[in-house]
Amino acid sequence: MSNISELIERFIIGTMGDAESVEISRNSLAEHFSCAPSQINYVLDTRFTVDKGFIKESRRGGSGYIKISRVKNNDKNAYLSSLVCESVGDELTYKRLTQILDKLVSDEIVLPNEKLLIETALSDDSLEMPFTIKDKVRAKSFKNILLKLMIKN
Amino acid sequence: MSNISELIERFIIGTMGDAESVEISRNSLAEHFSCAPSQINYVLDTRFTVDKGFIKESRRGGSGYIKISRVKNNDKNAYLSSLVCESVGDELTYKRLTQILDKLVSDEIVLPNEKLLIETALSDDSLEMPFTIKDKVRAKSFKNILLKLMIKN
DNA sequence: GTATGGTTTGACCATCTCTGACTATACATA
DNA sequence: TATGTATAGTCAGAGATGGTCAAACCATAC
Repeated sequence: MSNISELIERFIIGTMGDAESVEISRNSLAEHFSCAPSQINYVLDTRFTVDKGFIKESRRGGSGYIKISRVKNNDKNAYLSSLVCESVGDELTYKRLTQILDKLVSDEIVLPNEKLLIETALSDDSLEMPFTIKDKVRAKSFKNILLKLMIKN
Repeated sequence: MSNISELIERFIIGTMGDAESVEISRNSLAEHFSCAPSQINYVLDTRFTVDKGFIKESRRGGSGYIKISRVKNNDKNAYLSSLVCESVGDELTYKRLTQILDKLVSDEIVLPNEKLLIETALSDDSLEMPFTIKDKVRAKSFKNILLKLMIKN
């Protein structure tokens, strides 16, 4: 099977090589593969996800770009990675969040101050919305934070 | 990534160095970068904002000028308080959030790592919901964070 | 051959940059 | 004081990106 999406995926990974990040131009890539620009978004959304260890940033307008970063492979990241997949999942209650953060602080991966700020940002009070959505948003957000912690080293 | 606006921004910051203020001539700068004079205004409006800690003064006519100064804040809590009321308000875009955080970092109220985490927690990607709600949630959450920062001392 | 789910596309949206026409103000000088 | 010159300011619009979403398309399992 070699649909365009896989080709684009391989191309991006190839371009990335051993680097930690790569910058692409959505339109150029689309032109290179003779596909709709939104196809690039599809590939990014389905293959370069947080769960797979990727973080994306982008900017529109003149000289806009899409930057894709990934995490390195080391023990600490493997640990954080397992948290992303197993402990956090698709929903995360506030209580569970604080438990995980306590562990991260005692492991000296997160500073007490940072823990405070994360807890505040993702508290029930901060996330003003229905309960189920809250847990989903908290999960997504916290997974992004864990990813960021992985990239930081 | 090297549009004129960024070059001009860097040029001004470079010219400023460690000084508290710098004076430029709109027309000369425009000529130096071979762009429309109004481009200078665009750069000033988008990059040298109050949220980023800059204040501008200017004068038209013969030997006119534009003076750009950095603001210093002495009373930390008063400053944070004004942020809560004036800069954040009921809705907060991601871009505005990063601008405020940049200022807080340069004022050494927030550490670079903390900025990263807050940005990540409150990114559009983390907050998976319709746009207007996003900005509302981000505002509420960030105001909570600012309050926490006030209490911390 | 039908159902299911991943893939692809296109129409429309959001955002950032850049320009030019027009406006406002300060100064110099007649 | 009146007028011309030298500035800077404003704003609408064009151009250049990337984002979203729903519908069409297609491959596979049953």
